[in-house]
Amino acid sequence: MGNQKIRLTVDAVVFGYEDGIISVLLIKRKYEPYKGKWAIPGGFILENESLKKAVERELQEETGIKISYLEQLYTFGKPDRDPRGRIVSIAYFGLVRPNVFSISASTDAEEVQWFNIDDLPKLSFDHKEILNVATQRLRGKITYEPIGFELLDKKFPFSDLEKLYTTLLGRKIDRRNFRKKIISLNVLDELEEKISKGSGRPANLFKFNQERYFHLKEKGIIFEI
Amino acid sequence: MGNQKIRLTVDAVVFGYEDGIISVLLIKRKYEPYKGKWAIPGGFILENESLKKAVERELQEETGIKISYLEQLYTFGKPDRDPRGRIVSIAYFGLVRPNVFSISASTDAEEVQWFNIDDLPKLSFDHKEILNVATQRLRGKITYEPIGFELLDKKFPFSDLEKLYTTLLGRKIDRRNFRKKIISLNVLDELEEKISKGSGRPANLFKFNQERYFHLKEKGIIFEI
DNA sequence: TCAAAAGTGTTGGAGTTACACCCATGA
DNA sequence: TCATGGGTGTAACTCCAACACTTTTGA
Repeated sequence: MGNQKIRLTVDAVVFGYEDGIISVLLIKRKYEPYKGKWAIPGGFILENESLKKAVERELQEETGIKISYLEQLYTFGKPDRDPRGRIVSIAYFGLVRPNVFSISASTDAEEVQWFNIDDLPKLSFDHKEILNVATQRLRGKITYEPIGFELLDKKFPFSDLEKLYTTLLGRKIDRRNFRKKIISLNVLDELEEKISKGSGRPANLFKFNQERYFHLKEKGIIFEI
Repeated sequence: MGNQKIRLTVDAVVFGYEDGIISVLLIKRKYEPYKGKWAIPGGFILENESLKKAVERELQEETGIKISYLEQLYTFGKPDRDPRGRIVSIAYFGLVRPNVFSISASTDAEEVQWFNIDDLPKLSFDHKEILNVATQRLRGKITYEPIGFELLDKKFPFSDLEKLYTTLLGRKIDRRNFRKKIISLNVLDELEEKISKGSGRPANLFKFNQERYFHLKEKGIIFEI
């Protein structure tokens, strides 16, 4: 009892968003099994590090990315999910802002790349299933907590937030009603600055008010768009 | 790499409900560490069983209970959470109906007992924290999915459901409005039978319509009481 | 001056809350 | 007949959805 040969890994599904496209961060595996195939970044947990630390370290080693939000997703443990033996994986869910999209393969990965979630390559292990759970979570999250802070740039025009929701929900939303609802949450600060995107009327920039944003998140919120 | 000395356990927080009281199932530990102390049931995962199977087996071995609902809760992995070394635990969340309250300590437990969640003994390991997460989940669940099927008897008077919600929410709810809302969900079938609880007008019995209940659960629902 | 994106209010309807009295039974 | 819990309807209000034109800029 307790003399197991089970090993433990962490994996991280990291989402990024820019210009109406949601992307996932994948690596091309450097070693067997599934050498040369695409996979979610992750790896074995060291004996004295916490789970979250393990994820952060693996992400750093494999992709060089700096994450702005990380939460535990689900633990996958089917006995045959890994050809190397019994390996249980604790999957995490991460979000990054576009300005930290800069990535670079390193130690354990041959290549790192952002993939549009609607155009993914075949994945290793049971990573397709993990990604499905993560995608569901992402879509689910926006209906019960404000999201955006972790995915958008620090300063952004309102239309970026609107486009993010449109993309995640997969349908059009009414601009006026959406703005009213978001404004009423009282988590945005309107800045003096404007931004011009080539053509059209320049947009005011907003930023999230950290304090009120996290307060709202903690309190929990249910809002339908 | 991958030559770990990390071991894996499962733990289960099992809730029961009867007569306005929410209880948790605890065991008194038979062996060190924390011998003679109360703890959440659980134990080591065998090498060829799935996580869920492991939980079910441990619950059977330690408490003899038959569970009516079981879902994964969260994985706890702080390096120092167990004095025996690095042990990561995958916690599950379970619900049982009152008529299966019959429990019996066996192999690994010296004693099994239901505890009112408002009157708990000191717990072993980080089980207090696990229980907190589970309690939060329990309370959270009732606002975004119908619950009750897994906690109430197969046939029950409407007042039982009402009392369950009152208890979980920790506040009074309007009887008429509550009934209207639940009825409008269309998951209850009214039976011909009545039940008399000693004094007062006898109540009609209801049962959940399995099909519509699970359909609603899958679809996801947000309803405020 | 035209094209492109940003910004802005009002109204009708649906759904929710608030609220109090009668009913059926056992003692 | 009284005490106990069960069962029911309506009116006011709040919140949400639907809907289209004006403003500001760059080309």
